[in-house]
Amino acid sequence: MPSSTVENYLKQIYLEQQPLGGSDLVPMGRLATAMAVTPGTATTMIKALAEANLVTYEPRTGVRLTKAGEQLALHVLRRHRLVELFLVKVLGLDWSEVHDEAEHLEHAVSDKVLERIDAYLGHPSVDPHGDPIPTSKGKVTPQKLQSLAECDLNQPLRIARIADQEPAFLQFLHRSGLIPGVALTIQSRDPHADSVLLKLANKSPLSLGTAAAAKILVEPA
Amino acid sequence: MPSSTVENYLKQIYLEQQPLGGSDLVPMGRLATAMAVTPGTATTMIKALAEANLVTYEPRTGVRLTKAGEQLALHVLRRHRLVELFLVKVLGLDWSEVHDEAEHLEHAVSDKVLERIDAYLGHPSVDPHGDPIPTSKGKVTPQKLQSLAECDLNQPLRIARIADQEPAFLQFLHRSGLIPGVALTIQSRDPHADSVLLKLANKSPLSLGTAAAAKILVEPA
DNA sequence: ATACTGACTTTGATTAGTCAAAGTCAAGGT
DNA sequence: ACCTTGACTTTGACTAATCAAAGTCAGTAT
Repeated sequence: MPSSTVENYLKQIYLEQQPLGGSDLVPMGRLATAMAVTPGTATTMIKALAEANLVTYEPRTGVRLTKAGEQLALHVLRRHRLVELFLVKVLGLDWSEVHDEAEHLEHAVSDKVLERIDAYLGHPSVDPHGDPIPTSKGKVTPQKLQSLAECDLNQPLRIARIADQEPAFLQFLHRSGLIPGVALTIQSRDPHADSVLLKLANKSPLSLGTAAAAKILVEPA
Repeated sequence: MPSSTVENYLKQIYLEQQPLGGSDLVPMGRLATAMAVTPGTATTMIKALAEANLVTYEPRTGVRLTKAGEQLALHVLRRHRLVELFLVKVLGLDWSEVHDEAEHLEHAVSDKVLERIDAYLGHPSVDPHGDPIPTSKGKVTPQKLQSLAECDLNQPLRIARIADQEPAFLQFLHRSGLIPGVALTIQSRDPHADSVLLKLANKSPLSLGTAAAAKILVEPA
């Protein structure tokens, strides 16, 4: 069995690999920062993972998951996201605090318990943040979502996913009513002011910076 | 925060200390066996725990929890037993398999999640095996139970607790209907044959060896 | 071309937890 | 009293994961 450290590295490589457009190399510096370790530590670890055929490693260039590494990463992600949803739906924890809890529990939950949780929740497809939950076979249905920073104006939209786990940011979104499932339209976008003006039903217009808007993913309503 | 290894040592010392009648010294050999480590490993660990004032250590004699060590042990035990009950009651896992699951989860559950579980279960006082659940303040209400190997004949009794976690043994008990809450009487006891003859309502008499009978704790019905 | 810079790798050391094997102690038998 | 035995402790070594600091490389700027 892989240690929880190994699981965390694989998960992180997967997460870093996604926004880079699929199967690109993740630079070591980026990984080291994400894992909050010194670059040397990441190098050592990655060499070990390469030895175990979980990643391919090109020195001074970066790292990429192998098929085996990706399957393991997706399994960890499945545990993480099912646990998050379980904590919210069953134990009533707050949206904003479950990420850190799940960070620990994802390494302690057995397959047996995980499948019970999955069944109890009715085989859900997304977690409380809208992140897709991989299947037990390691498949993720690709979402084709746009962020509020890039999609068209005046179209009926629905929030599908929040691409950030910061408790403070999530709490702000909750206070503002910007949670997955909510309908809205973009009234205007001002590149100079670096801001987006939103309109939610029964609410006064709300202005968001581009950086924040980019973390809110939507689909046509 | 104590590592899960430290938590396991403290929990084990507590469990070994109980049958020895309260606050006796636990011999190092016994502890090493229970922890499945070599004697030298246990010695090293215990010296570190003594340094941290979690145990008092008398070389070549044994080890005993301090107040601080006992509080920590009870906190771990609370997590373990609440998790066990949660797995049985909510996720429908089998009585016999939850011990090993809880062994991992007890180190990953935060106080916040634990108290939610406690509330969800209605602040229970015993786990699925009848083991008492310490309060969040680290108090255990002492049970005054007798085992089937020692209590009176022909008295109406009720099973209160099973003092063993072996899955195979627990599965046998389940098949035989010997689970906490069940009423029975002892028909006879034969010291030479090393056996006890039980009578459950609506069942034919059942014979048990003394070693097994000693693990079944009962109270007057 | 040469040197600078920033990103990455190597090296040496540290901590937690462990084992194997050698050493030590205390208790009991002769 | 002495020796044996079994229980415990000490020692030396190992693995996983980490950091600090020194070393190296590749690309950019002069």
